[in-house]
Amino acid sequence: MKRLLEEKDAFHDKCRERGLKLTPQRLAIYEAMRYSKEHPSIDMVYQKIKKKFPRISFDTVYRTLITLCDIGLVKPVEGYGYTRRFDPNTGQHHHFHCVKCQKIVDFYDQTYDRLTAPSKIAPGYKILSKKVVVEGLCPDCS
Amino acid sequence: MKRLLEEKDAFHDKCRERGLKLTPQRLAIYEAMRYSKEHPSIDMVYQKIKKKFPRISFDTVYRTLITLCDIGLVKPVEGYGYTRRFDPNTGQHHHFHCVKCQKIVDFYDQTYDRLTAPSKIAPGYKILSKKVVVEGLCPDCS
DNA sequence: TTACAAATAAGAATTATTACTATATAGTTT
DNA sequence: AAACTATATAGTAATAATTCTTATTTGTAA
Ligand SMILES: [Mn+2]
Ligand SMILES: [Mn+2]
Ligand SMILES: [Zn+2]
Ligand SMILES: [Zn+2]
Repeated sequence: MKRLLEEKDAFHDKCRERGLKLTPQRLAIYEAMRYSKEHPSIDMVYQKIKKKFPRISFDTVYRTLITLCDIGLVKPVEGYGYTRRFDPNTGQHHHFHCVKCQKIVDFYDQTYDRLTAPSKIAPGYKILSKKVVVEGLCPDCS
Repeated sequence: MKRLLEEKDAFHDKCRERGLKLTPQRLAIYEAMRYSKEHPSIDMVYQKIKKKFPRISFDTVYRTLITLCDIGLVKPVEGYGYTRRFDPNTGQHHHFHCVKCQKIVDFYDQTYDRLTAPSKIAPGYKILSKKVVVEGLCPDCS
């Protein structure tokens, strides 16, 4: 109980600090995310919130999740949300992705090639690929 | 000239080997990909091909790119083509992605945390994030 | 309490992906 | 060379994901 109140206050403060209004929708979306372990999509959050706020709009969930990213309370899962791309280079290499112009640039790095399976992945998981995702700005965009 | 002929033959052989017909559309799509460095999306390939084959359908490009992946001549760029997901865990960690049920599982690995910037990325690139994404099958799916 | 900038709901528009089906054709058989 | 047939294609529709528009409501500061 006490924790929930403190948390609400912390969220309140964070919003004030950024000049954002503390709306019931925002609080509900933040709380739906807060202890979530499932890395939900926009629609997953929308479906969940709708149970308590039947009139909430998808767009509000959409905008609010982006707002929460902007203020650093949640993060977009890296490597998701981009359209499918194809590569004729089937050899071992890695990619740099420019988050502004969406350019994908090949690079070669032996350290990355040699990465071993993560030690903390529990048995039972079958690993098919292992990839370093490097995101940032290309020279044209920075 | 000689190279182009050999290449066409190599593609021809690969198709025969897999029982696939060598259609002009397939060849055009393969050739559009072959020396491409831009990691094109389906639509980028479609727009390019349309200049030579004004009547080609988007669906043909779509299916053919998947076919080329199946026979190993191109690869989908890993980590693209999934819907956007969000994460309340803003600390340093990594993700396992189940390619079957789309579950995303956190894991922690100091070796991965310590990865340095790729040495082969030219100066001028501004790196914003660097993260290892492991894909495979979770215990429920394997 | 009032004023007003910011946020919301509702729905439309846009873009991305996948599915369907009648027709055409590559590769084979005659 | 002509006929056959399984596969591939064009054209289009359906579905899913993302982003935008607008009228209305609401949180906050004065
Ligand atoms: Mn590449
Ligand atoms: Mn996570
Ligand atoms: Zn760029
Ligand atoms: Zn799974």
